[in-house]
Amino acid sequence: MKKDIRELMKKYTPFQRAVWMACMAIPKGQTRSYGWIAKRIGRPGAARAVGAALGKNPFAPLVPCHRVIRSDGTLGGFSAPGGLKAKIKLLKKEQAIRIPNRNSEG
DNA sequence: CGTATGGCTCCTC
DNA sequence: CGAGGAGCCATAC
Repeated sequence: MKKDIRELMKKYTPFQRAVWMACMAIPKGQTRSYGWIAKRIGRPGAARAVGAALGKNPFAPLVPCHRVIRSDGTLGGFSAPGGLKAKIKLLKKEQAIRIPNRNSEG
């Protein structure tokens, strides 16, 4: 139930809300780039802010922050418990996408 | 409250 | 291909 999310969001900044909203707006089986969200929320220059917000994302399972990747199509980074491995595995397990892992081992 | 620093990045030269 | 800067937000002191 998304209503709970909003209850939590209320404790955070409107910017994060926009970021998470955009993340949740990501269609399953697909991926978006930080710039994509940044642009979507109206900040086509706050790509980092988007990542920072996702990093603080308290809605780990609620917000598919793992579906967010670089604009190149690479993963980039992941501060969540598990690191890139978690992000990679998640995507591979959820959609088995192809990821040119340039950070993690083969 | 104000100042200073860092970040799951993106773009340009 | 490699290196540097930009613009935005959140956090700490």
